[in-house]
Amino acid sequence: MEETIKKERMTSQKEFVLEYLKSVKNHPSAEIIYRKVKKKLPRISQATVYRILNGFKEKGEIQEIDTKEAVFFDGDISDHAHFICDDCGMVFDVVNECINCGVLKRKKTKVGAIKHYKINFYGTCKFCKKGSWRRTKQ
Amino acid sequence: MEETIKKERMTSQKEFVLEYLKSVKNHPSAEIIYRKVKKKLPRISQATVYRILNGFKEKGEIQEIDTKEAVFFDGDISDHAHFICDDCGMVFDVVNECINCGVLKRKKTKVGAIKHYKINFYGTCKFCKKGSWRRTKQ
DNA sequence: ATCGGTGCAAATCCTTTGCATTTCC
DNA sequence: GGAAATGCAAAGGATTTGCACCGAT
Repeated sequence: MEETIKKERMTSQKEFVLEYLKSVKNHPSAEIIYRKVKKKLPRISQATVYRILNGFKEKGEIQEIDTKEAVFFDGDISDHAHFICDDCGMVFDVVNECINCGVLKRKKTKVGAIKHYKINFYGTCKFCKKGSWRRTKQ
Repeated sequence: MEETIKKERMTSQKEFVLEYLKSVKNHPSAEIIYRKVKKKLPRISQATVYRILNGFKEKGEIQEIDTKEAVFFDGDISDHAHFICDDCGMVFDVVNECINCGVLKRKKTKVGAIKHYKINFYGTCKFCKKGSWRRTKQ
């Protein structure tokens, strides 16, 4: 019934994926991460990238941003919110002004204690508004 | 270049889907909605349910809750947050105490104006904590 | 040498799409 | 009657999984 103890190993694949995620300021998808890391490690497979991302996510070293359009990853786990553009789908970091809300300071709700949370704002980003780089979908 | 004007029609399928979603207090998945509505309309197909849900979502009459585990729907579009249990995956409504945050009152960020937003809290729900109905996954 | 991690390909799962048919206005 | 919506089945896309091999400790 109990899980067997397993010591994790470090590999160049994990190293590069984490290094890449921690270095970029944007929010790449698994596909993008795969392509980037593949340049350094040509033999890496998508399955490995997915496995690595899930591993780091479970350990809380990276976070996932679930959009209906796509799933993105963020190597920045500091306290911040995201603004997701309804038009181009781009994800932007936003200062989390809600840190001082009662719930978030208390870290608890009637249903249970808050271990982590996600705050996503939606709307048209300033770039799409200007029509400057509309990646238009329809 | 311009979209042609099309007048939407009401159908029993749409009626039942919306009626169901507005009546339940929980957050069913497309699959659950399909099964429920199928009891009243045995010939309805999943594709129709998906089309209807997407339609209502685009019109803002219902909202979607994106979890990594699954996608859920919520017929309640009033201002509230969600607590998603890391253990059982269940989604609970939570009073949105963040309404008074600067950003949410201003409805704008440096990146763009906020049209809508989603606040999800994660943790172990009180039921799983008690071990009362753990739907345990692993 | 061991057993965790990887690569590959196949399998899964969820959602969307094409098209003929039905049905609402 | 004609456009819109539906049902069905097939397609699609993203992620996971099984398994033999590789390689970190």
